[in-house]
Amino acid sequence: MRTSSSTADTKGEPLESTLEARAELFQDAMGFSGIADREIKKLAAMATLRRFAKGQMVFEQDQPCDYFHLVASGLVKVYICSASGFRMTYLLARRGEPLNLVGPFTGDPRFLCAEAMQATDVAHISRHDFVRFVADNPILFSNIMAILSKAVDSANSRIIDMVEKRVEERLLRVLLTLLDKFGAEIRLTSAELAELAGTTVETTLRTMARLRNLGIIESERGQITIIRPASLKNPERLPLWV
Amino acid sequence: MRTSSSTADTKGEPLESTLEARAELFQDAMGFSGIADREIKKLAAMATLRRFAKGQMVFEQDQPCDYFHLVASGLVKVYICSASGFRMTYLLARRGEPLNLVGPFTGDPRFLCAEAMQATDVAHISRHDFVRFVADNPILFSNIMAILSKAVDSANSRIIDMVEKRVEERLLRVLLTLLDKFGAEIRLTSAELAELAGTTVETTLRTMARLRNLGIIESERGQITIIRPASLKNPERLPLWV
DNA sequence: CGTGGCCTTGAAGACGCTCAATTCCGGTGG
DNA sequence: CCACCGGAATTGAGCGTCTTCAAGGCCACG
Repeated sequence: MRTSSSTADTKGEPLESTLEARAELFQDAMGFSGIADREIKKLAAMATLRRFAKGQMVFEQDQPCDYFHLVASGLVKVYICSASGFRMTYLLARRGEPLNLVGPFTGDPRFLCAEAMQATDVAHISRHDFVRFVADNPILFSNIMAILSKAVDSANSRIIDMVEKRVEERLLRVLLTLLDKFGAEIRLTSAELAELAGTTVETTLRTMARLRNLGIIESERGQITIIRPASLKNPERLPLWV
Repeated sequence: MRTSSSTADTKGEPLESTLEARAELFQDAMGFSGIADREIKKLAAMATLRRFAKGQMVFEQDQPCDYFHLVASGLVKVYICSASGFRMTYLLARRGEPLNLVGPFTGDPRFLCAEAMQATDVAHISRHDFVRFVADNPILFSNIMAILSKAVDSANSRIIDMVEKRVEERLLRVLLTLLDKFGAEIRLTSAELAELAGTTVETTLRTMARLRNLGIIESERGQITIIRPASLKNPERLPLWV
C-alpha cells in the first residue's frame, strides 16, 4: 500500500528510428484508425522515440503535459498516486496504446504517473503538434471521444466496485480483464495485481491462494496462469478498461 | 443503499420557449464559451425544452444516447447504479451544465442515469445536430476536453478516496465541494449525501452528528448549514467535480 | 553466500455495513 | 381539527471483511 519509487526519473534516452518504423507504429495505433497514409506520415515525422528502462517514469504527477505519448514497445503502467503513497493502476499500455489522450489538449498537470514495467520505447509528439494534427483530422476527435467514454465508464464502474464489491470479486474482474488483453499467462507480481484491484499485497496473496485451491489459477513467482477461464466469465462481470 | 425508484419515467413534457431564452441559456453554458453569437443562435434553434417533475428520469442506464442534454433550470443528479441497486451520484447539474458531454459522440448506451431532484427544465439537442455543430466549431472540442479532463481526474481521485479514505473524510470532501458550488446552505437529505460520498444513510447520519457536535455544521430536516467552512479547507482536500 | 524482492501465513483490531426499532415532521384526508 | 401515513432522522447492537503489523521462507542474482 505504501510505496517508494526510488528509481531514476530521467525522461528516457533518445532512440534512433526510421520514419517508416514510426509510421507503421501510428498506422494501427489505438485511436488513429481512419487516417490517410499521407497524414500518418506527417505524424511520424513529428514523433521521436525514447527508450525507458524498467522502473523509469515516462511522466509524473503534477507536471505540465507537454507531450503526447504512444507506446512503441514494452509495457507501461499508468496510475494515480495519493498523498499517502497509495497507488491505483488503471491502465497497462503496450504497443499502439496512448498514455495520455486528454492531457495534451489542456496541457495542465494531471494526477497521473506513467512508469515503464519493462524496457520500453515510447513515441513523443509535442502537445502543440498533436493538437494541431487532431484539428486537421477531425476523425480523431470521434476516436478519442469513443476511447474516453470507455475510460470514464471504466473509472465510474470502478468506484462502485470499490464500495460494494469484495476484494475477491475485484480481483476476479482484474484477472478477466488481463485474460482478455494478455492471454492466460499473466506476468505480474502480487503487488502489481494489488495496485490494479485496489487492495493490499497480503489480501491479494490470500485471495489468490484461495483461487489456486479452487483450481481456477496456477501461480508461481511473478507469473499467474488462468486454468479455468470459464470460471471468470460471469456475465455480470464486465471487463475493465486496462 | 438499496433503492427503488418507482417514479414515472416518461421523458418530460414539451415546454414552450422563445429562441432568445434558449440562446441566452447556451450563451453562458458550461463549455460553450468562445462561440460566436450567430452560432449560438443556430444551437438555440436546434434545441427544445422539456420539463421534468421531481424524481423523473431525464435519461436512464443502458439506453442509447440520442440527445445532448443541458439543464436550463432546477437541479439534476447524474449517477451510476450497480446491478444490486447501489447508487453513486457524481454530478449535480444546475442551469448551464450539460448532463452528457461524451455520450452524443458515440451514441452508445452508458452507465449513467440522470434524475431531476426538483422541478427542472432541460434543453435537448439531437445527437446528430450536436456532433455536427461541434465539428463546425472546433473550439468546443478544447472546451469539452478541458471539462472531461477534470471529470476523469475527479473520478480517479474518487477511486482512491473509496479505498483509503474513511467515510468522515469523504463526507468532508463532499461538503467542501457543495460549499464551493452551492454555498453554505445545502438542501440535501442524508440519503442524497450518502450517495455522493459512497456510503450508507446510517453512517452518514452518524458522521453528521459528530460534525454537528464539533460545531462544524448545523442540520435540520433536509437542510445542512456549514457553520465553520474553514474546518473543511484542508489543503490536501481538493474539491471534487460535482 | 548475502541481499533484496517476492510470497506466505498468523493474529489482532478497526471501520463501516446490516438489521432493527423509535422518533420526528409534514402533508393528506376524513 | 385530528388521525394517519410516508419519508427522514436517530440510535443501538452485532458482525464480517480487510487492513495492519509481524515474522518467516523462498528464490534469483550479483
